[in-house]
Amino acid sequence: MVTQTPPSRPPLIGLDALGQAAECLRTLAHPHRLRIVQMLLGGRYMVGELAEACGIPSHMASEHLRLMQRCGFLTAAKEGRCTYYAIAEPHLANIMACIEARFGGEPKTE
Amino acid sequence: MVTQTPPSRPPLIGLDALGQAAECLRTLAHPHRLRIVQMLLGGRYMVGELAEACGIPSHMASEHLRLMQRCGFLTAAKEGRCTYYAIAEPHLANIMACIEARFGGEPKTE
DNA sequence: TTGACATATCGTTACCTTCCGATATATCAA
DNA sequence: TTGATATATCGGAAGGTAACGATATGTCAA
Repeated sequence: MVTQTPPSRPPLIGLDALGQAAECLRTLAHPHRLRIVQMLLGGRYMVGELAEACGIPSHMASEHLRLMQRCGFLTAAKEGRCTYYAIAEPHLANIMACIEARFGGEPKTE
Repeated sequence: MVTQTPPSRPPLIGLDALGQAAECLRTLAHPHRLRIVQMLLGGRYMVGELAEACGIPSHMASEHLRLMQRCGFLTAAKEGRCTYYAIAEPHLANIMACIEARFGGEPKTE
């Protein structure tokens, strides 16, 4: 009934940039990786701490961390025999805020 | 050197809610589906229009739309032999704003 | 009715991701 | 040195997803 065609048509992002965005979203789209990002937004942690918080063996946490490091999400700093990871992509805070707004409201009643 | 443990530890989302979030992110993590969401944020469109904008056959657009409808992202309204889709999840606008802030700045120079 | 059109669904194939055990590397302590 | 610890990497098995052609359903016009 309503013919749309808004006054100032917002320039859509090119499909190639959307492909990059999709790749980043796929990297983020895993419960353990979301938990890791959520923790790292509060400070830096080493692999074992993140693994324990997710309830997974540390070699799997290491793989998740490597994936996110490749995407430019995280940085790694080796200290002794530990490796500390930290957030490298500031936009992650915004996206996690969106996710928390949508899924973090009620812990049980959904 | 710095012991973190911030003063008011922000309550982390449960792993089950993060699983739901991951599922939604995976649904969104596809270039054609991102394009569809981006278009629908500017108004409602029928399957054929969305398919043409993505450069895909309409039966594939239909499948993408079904996936996003299942997630609660979209609603469908049948009118005659056309089906109009529209945004149902308001948080999509926020997430797309994050994506446009990160990937939509420069169309070519990345 | 027939035929064209718009969407939706089905079945298959190819690929990608996840998970796991095993193993490798590097560091520290004794 | 030896042994324990902390990460990282490799190879394979299992499951999931995307793309495609073929087909089905429903609507409109003549």
